Amino acid sequence: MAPSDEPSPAPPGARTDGSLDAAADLGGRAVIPLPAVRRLSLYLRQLESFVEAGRDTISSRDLGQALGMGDAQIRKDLANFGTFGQPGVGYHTGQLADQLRAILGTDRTWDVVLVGAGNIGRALTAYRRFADKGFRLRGVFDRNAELHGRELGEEKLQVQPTAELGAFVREHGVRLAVLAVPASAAQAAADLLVGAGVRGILNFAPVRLQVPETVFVNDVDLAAQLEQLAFQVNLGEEESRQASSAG
Amino acid sequence: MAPSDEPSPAPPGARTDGSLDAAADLGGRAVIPLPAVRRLSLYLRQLESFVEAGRDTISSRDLGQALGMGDAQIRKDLANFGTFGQPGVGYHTGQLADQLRAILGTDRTWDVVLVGAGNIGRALTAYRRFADKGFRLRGVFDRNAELHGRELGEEKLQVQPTAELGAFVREHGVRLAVLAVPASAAQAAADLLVGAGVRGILNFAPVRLQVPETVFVNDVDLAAQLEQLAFQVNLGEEESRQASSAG
DNA sequence: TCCTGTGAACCTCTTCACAGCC
DNA sequence: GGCTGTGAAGAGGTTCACAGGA
Repeated sequence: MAPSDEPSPAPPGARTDGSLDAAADLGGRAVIPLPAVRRLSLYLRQLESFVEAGRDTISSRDLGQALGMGDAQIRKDLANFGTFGQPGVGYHTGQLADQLRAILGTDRTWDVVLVGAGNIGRALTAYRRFADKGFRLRGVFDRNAELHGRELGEEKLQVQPTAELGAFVREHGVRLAVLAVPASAAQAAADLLVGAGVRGILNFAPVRLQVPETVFVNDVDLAAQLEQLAFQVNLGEEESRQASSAG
Repeated sequence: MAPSDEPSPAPPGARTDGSLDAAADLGGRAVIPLPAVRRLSLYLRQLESFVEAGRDTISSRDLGQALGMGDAQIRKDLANFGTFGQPGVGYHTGQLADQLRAILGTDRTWDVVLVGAGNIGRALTAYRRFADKGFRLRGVFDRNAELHGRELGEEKLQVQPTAELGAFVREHGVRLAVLAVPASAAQAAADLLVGAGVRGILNFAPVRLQVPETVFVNDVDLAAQLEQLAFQVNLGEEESRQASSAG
């Protein structure tokens, strides 16, 4: 017995890296590939740009071309959620955009709290695209007393002490949080958030957060992203070195 | 022949989403799965933390446990690049960290330019982890004249006009860039960068950049990441609603 | 005994190709 | 003719399970 420190290596629905299976209930039970969900945001973005350009309908081929991907991919992805297109016509841009927003849940507004008012945190309070996409920053928290009371962002939110984080989240029923604190403080902050009912965390700290499997974490590691680029550039240059020397 | 607007749908080595094949020359020709490369950064991060904690060796199992993933995954990933471990012992933390840095190319310093000194750009000039990982910010550019001459970051870099971007990149042989400009200005900036010899772009603008296949782009779309979370939280709540009503 | 490296099985996601509809 | 939705084929990546080394 005592299975407490023997967590099953792959609990159902766990997200180790890129393999979360999100069970959906759209007209039955379905399992939606995570990559497909990620691309949904991409499709929505592009559709919005087409709507703005005054375009009324679009085929999966054209949409794919704009995004640098195949048309079958798009149709398959959409098929996970229903049928949206018209044979011979394509998709109605505005309508599909609406439907994607409904699927993603961004057809209504989500309250968000920000933990950490350092460089990145402050930048995010001024980030317009969050608001554009239906996310509303409702509270900013930091443990640094010097920042308390300082007003940030368009809504002039006052930075509050972390001690008040839990109560605030509970009171406002906040379910999404952005975590932009140093690595050493991240897990404690995450525990607070989760304890108060937060269900999704956008995590900028370079740590793997331990959370219950009902809570979702999206990691953003900018340094790692630069590392990826460095690797690829390196590789490309080695290749061309070889090509020119062994040519 | 004016093939300009007919890009082959899947040029070899293209990254439509998650399917870049990076050819490597490590003891022959090899193709390394992109997901494996992404995880390399993760391993390195964790190893550094173990090194700091004074740990000398580590098994793939323990490393996996710390990262919430399977041990076979780690061994397979590493096997793409060589053999690093000792049966019965595991991996030497510091040594493997060094080797991963060498693979990623971050065993030496990379010069980086930043384009766009808005909220995000300014936050990045103060982002310590870039420097920690071997990236050195050498120039900051913005088209907004009001910002020119303003000093940013620890190195007090003066914001320069975008007109000087190309010359600067060429002169210093810069190969990596961070692009943090509005969507409408992103492609033009990318063209400048690519024209001047940049080989990798960390792109914060919500646009699919058109670049030659010798140039690598990593997109960071924070709003999309929040959308993902919203979707998953939504789904989870629908499920529990059903569970409680149909229980 | 503990642990790595690796072929083989397995599985998920992508691409193909076409029936059916506008 | 153009385009969607989808079964089937095909890649690509992950997990298993074990031979072999420390």
